[in-house]
Amino acid sequence: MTTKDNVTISDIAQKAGVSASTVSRVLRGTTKVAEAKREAVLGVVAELNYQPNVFAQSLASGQSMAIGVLTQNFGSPFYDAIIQGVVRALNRTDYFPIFADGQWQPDTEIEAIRTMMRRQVDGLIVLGGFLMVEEIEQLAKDTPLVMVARNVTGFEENCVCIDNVQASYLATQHLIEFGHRSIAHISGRLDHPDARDRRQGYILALEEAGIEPNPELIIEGNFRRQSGVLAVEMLLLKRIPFSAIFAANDQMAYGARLALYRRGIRVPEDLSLVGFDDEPAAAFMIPPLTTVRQPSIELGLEAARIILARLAGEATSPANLKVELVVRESTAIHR
Amino acid sequence: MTTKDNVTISDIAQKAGVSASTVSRVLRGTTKVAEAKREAVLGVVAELNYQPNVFAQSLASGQSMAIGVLTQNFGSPFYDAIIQGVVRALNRTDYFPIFADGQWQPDTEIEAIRTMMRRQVDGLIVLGGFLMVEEIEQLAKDTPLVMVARNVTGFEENCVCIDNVQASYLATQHLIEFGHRSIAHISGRLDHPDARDRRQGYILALEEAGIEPNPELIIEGNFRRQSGVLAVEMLLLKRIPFSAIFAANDQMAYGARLALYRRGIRVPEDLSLVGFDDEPAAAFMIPPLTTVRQPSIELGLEAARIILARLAGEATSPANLKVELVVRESTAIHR
DNA sequence: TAAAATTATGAAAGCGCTTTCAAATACAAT
DNA sequence: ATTGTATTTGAAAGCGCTTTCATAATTTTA
Repeated sequence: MTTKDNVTISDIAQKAGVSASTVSRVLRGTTKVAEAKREAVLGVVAELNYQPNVFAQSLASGQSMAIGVLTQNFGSPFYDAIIQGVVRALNRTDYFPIFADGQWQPDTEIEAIRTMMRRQVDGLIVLGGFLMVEEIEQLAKDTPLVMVARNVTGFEENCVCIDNVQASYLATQHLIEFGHRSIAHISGRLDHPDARDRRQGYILALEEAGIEPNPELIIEGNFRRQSGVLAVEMLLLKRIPFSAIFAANDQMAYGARLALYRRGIRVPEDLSLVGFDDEPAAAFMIPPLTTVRQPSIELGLEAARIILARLAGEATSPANLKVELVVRESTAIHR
Repeated sequence: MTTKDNVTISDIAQKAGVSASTVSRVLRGTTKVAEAKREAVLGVVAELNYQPNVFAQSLASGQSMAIGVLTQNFGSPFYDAIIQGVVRALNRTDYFPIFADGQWQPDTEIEAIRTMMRRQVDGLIVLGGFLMVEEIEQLAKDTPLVMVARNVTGFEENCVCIDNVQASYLATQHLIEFGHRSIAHISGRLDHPDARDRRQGYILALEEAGIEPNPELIIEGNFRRQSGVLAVEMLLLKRIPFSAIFAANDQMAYGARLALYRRGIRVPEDLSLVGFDDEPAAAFMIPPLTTVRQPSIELGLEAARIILARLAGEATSPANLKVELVVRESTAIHR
């Protein structure tokens, strides 16, 4: 294991009989160095288990080799999966991710970003969040920035996301194909563009099938499990018959499932339920949840790829990541 | 928002008509500075929106103000909850957490720690993992280290954890009190001490109740959902009757639940199921899962508290965190 | 073989901050 | 007023590295 470093570049230099500059050069590979010296240096480096001081490096070079990743909530399966993707992509790189948690609060988010900027991150990956367009543009001026799971108009080249409208359309269409006509929707927080897009896709599918969307059947949730149970209870209270629910994320679908269980309403026999995200847990819901799969890990990988490209000065556009309906056992043909 | 910093301490000094040293002093509050100069400095700092360069600070002071947090898996609800606790505790501090993911692999873990050490973390919080005692001791020599969710003999003063044996005993006892005599156990990876302790508590409770533990009813899982379904399938294959299952974590309980659902075995009518952890999702299982609550956020808070104390040179011992049985609807009296 | 054109290398100047050291100023005591 | 003590303050020396610049060594060309 590492010992707290105390061996410096000049220790190496001395022991290898070269100058510190040369050591730096062989370590960074910036200039050709005579093979003999090269080997001598490398030898001493290995022998002394030299670990460069990252701060000195960063201070001198002006690069931190750190990528700031702003999540909205450690513990959210969806964001965590994206993070996994980022981590994996950065793994075999010289870059290192540092994380901060915006906690779904604009203030915390700004503060978190500030903290990261203070740590001189070379690039920024922002997962979702509430940053306003001007703030994003301002930030992007200072440092490469890619947004994940959020599409910002005019900033598409740096947004890695899926088509929420289309995904949502897919889910609703599935329900319609199964003969459902009266389909409720539990939306996410409508101050969030994703939530609006998903509602939009739901409405679109309905309209296209010649079904008049009923505003009474749309309940605004907040993307969390508990709001799913509340939503179902409100829906039930209204005494409007419906045979299916489309929840704007899996978490709320779980909540809905629980509320239905409590009322003795069977899924899918009495009511079909569709989620959104396809978190790993969705396949383990009782019954396994039909849902729209977001390629979350891929989103993370892609985000890292883009930012690395920006850092290297290469031009790339985000790949078009496809969503996919995963039909499991929570939906059935409407009798 | 922050602009990439370019305003340095000597800009401040110049504009405020003092020396750089003085600026540093008022910013760090290390020495008394005349009130007039103090205000002048602060004024300019605010005016220019000065952000100290963290690297320069760290290089000069030898402190990084960073706490390394090694998790085993971004996306694991239990570890993520601990992380939340750490984040929250560090939030109003000058310290900043940096994370790495050991991915439940000893090599990755070592590599991750090395990376953090290279970033000169002032302290290390390690969640679970496979670090061996010697490695831990070696590390602890270099930097304050606290282990979370793992108890290392001879290192208790720096271990924040619960009593797994006792917790497990509690869960099993609950089942016994409900009249179950033939209780299966899905353990975690037995190369992990937690898993062994939990199995131990299960056996203890059985023996104390005069029930001979049946090794055939103990299946080794790996803490992941899928291993829960496999375990139930193996159990069923054996054709030994049993009326309850105690899983060593909630994830495996979810898996078990799914396997039972597929076989048409009702929970809790036909079989009682107990988990371990009380992840947020446990309350949303169908039916809501009876489980042992680990105070995960508190574990994180406590870990941060300890490491902060160590950093400040204060002596403290880890608080004794209590587990608690949360009885929900997945367990019933054995008929 | 001498002169010109290339390299490989070391010295030294930072990067932006903290902190020691000593000088300067203020205050107290005689 | 004078000496002594305590406080503020600035100059300067690092922290460990990168990188420019100039020199020394090497190769090429005439």
